[in-house]
Amino acid sequence: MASLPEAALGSPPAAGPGRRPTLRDVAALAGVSFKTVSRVVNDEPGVSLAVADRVRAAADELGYRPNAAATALRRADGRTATFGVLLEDAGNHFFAMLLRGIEDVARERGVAVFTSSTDLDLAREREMTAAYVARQVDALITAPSDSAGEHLRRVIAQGRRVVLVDRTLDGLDVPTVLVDNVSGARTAVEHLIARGHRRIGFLGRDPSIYTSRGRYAGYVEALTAAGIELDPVLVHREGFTGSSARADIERLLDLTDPPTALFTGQDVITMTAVSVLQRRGLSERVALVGFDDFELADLLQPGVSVIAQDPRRIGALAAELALDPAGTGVHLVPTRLIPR
Amino acid sequence: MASLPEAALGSPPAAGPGRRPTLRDVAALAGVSFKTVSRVVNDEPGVSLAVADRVRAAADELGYRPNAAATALRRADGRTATFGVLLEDAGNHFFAMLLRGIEDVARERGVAVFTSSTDLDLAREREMTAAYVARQVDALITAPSDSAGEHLRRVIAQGRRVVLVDRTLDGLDVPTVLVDNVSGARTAVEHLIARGHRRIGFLGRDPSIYTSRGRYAGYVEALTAAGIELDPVLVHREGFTGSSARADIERLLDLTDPPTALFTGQDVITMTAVSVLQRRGLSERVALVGFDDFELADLLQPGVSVIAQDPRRIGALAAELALDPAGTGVHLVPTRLIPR
DNA sequence: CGAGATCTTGACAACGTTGTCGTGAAGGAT
DNA sequence: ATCCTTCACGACAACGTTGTCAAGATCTCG
Repeated sequence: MASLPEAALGSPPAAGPGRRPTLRDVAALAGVSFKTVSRVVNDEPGVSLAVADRVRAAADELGYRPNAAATALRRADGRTATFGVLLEDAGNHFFAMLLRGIEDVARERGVAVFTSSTDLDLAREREMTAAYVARQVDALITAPSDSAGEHLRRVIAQGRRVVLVDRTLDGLDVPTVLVDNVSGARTAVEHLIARGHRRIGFLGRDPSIYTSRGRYAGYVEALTAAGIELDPVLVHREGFTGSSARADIERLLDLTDPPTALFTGQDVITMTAVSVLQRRGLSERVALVGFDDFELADLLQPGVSVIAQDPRRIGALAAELALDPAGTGVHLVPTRLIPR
Repeated sequence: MASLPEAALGSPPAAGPGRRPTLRDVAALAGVSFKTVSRVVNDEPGVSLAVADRVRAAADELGYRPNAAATALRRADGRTATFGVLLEDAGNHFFAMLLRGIEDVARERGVAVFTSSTDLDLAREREMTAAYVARQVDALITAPSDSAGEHLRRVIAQGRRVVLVDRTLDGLDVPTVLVDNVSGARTAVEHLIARGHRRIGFLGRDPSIYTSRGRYAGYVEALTAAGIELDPVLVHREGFTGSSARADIERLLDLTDPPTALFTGQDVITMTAVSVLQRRGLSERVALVGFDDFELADLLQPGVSVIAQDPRRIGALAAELALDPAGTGVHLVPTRLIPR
C-alpha cells in the first residue's frame, strides 16, 4: 500500500504504469492514427461520428490529457492558456482580492495563473517577468513599478500581451485597469472639509508609487477648491514602505498646531493611524478617512470612513482584457466613499 | 477543461521581429553547433573555456532564454520548475500568507507558482488539479477537501509530488504541514475557563473541514479536563461556509441560559462574532477567543484574544518539502495564544 | 614516437503535439 | 459510366530542447 507512493516519489515519472498516456496510446487502443485522436481531442472537423466516439471512449479509458508542453511547443500561435501575474504583495488584502478576480475569470476560460509578489523590488520584478516569458504566458498582468517600462517593452516586442492594473506607465500603449485615485482622494478630503476640518494631514506612500501620486493630487485639489492653503508640514509621503509609518504619524500629531483630521493613502497606513490615534486616546478627536476599505473598519470605535475600491472587479476586468485580443484602452473602476 | 480551450485562444502573438532566439540562433552567431550552446547554457562539462565564453557572449547579445516548453518536453525527469498551489481562497488572509510563504521559497529556487482557489468546490479542485498535471508541475501543494483523496492518489501515481498543507487525508503518505488544531483550541478554551467561564459556546465551520474537526476536539478536551459538561446547545458547527453565521451566533446569544464566552474556530467567524456582539452591546459581557489572528484584532474594543498561526511559515515549509526529494512526514507548526 | 586515454565537439534521435499535404473512398452532376 | 468534388483519414515534418553516441583532436605515458 505504502510502497506505491514511495516508489513513485523517489524516481522520475519514468516508465511503469505511471507514464501518462499520449496521443499514440489512445490511437493504438482505438485503432486509428494518432493524428485522428488529435483531431477528436481538439474538436477539429473531418472525423466521422463513429470513429470520434471510439476515440473518446479510448481517451476516457486511459484518462488521456494532452501534454501542455508539447502543445505549447508546437502550436503556431504559441498559446499556452497561461497568465503570469506580478503584483506587489499577494498577502495584502487589496492585491489578494485583485488576484482572486483574475483567477475567477481565468479558471472559467481554462487559463492557469502564475503568481508572484515583488515587494517593490525591481530586480525581482525583472526576474519574474523573464521567468514568465520563458514559460510563454499568453499575458502578463502586472502592477508595474515606475521603472518597469524598459523590460515590459521587451516583453511586448516579443509578442506577449501585457495588461497593467492599479498602476500605469507613460508611453506604454497596453490595456490598463485603474482606479480614479485623484477623484477618490478628492472625495475623501471633501468629506472631511464638509465636516468643518481645515487642518487635514496627508499620510501617503512614496511618490514613486503611481497610486500615491494620484491620491496626493486629489488631496491638493480638494484643499485648493475649498480655498484652504496647503501646509507642507501636514504632508508625509515618504517611507511607509517599511515601518517608519508609526513615527511619521506621531510627528504629525506632535505639531504645535496639529491636524484635526487625517487622510491616509493606503489601508496599511490607515490601520497604523488607527493604532496610533487609539493609543493616544485621540480616536474621537482626530477624524480619519482612508483610501482602501479594510475588514473591520466598521467595527472599530469609532468606525473608519474609507474610499472603497473593488479590487476583485479590477482583477476580473484585467483578465478579460488579457483574454480579448481586441482589448485595449484605459479602464477606470469607480471608487465609493463609505462614511462611518 | 479541454486541452487548450477555444476561449483561451485568440490571434497569434504578433509575429514580426519578436521571434524569440533559439539555441540554433545563438549557435549560428557563435559559430558552433546548437548542442554546444545547450551544454553551455546548462553548465554541462565538456566545453572549452574559450568556446563557452564566445557562446555566452552570443547568448547575451541575442537575449537568449531557453524555451520552457521544449525543456519540459524533452527532459528525462520531466521537471518544469513549476509548482501548482490549490487553496480554499487566496483572498483569505490565512491562505494569502500561506501562498506568500510558498512564493518566497519558490522564487529563491527559480520555481514559478500556479495558484487557484477552490472555494471548497470539489469539481473545481479536480479541474485545477488536472490542469496542473497537464502542465507537469513538479509538485502540487494543496489544502485538500476530504473528498480529494481519489484524484490526489492518481496524481501521485503519475509520479507527481504532492504536499498537503493545513489539512490532511487518511491513507495518503505524502509530506504534510499542519497546525496542531487540537492543542491550539484546547489552549484557547482553557484560557476562557481560567477566567471563570463555564458556559462556553463553540462556533466552528462544517465538520467536513479537517481543521474544524480538530478545533472542536480541542474544545471538548478542555471542557472535559475541567469537568465541565458539554452542552450541545452551545455548539454550532455547520454552515459558516456561507453567510448563515450571523444568524447562528444570534441564536446562541438568544438562549435562556446563553454562553458567557465564545470560542470561534476561524477568523471569518471571529469577525462576525465581534460584529454581532458589538451590535448587541455585549462586547464587554461575552468573552471571545478566536482561532487565527487577524489584522486589527488588537485595536478592537475590547481586543480579541486569538490563537495565532504562522501561515507564512507553513507555506515556506511546504515549499521546502516540495523541493526536497527526500522530504517526508507530517510537520507541525506551533500556534500561540495572544491574550488581549 | 606510438598507443591508448581523455577531452571537445557535432550529428542525430526523441519528447508529444499541431500543421500540411496526400490518398483512397464516397457522393453528385452530367 | 465518367469526371469532379468532398470527406475521412493517415503519413510525415516541425516546434526547441536534452540524451546518446561517435569522431576528431589533444594529451599522457611508456
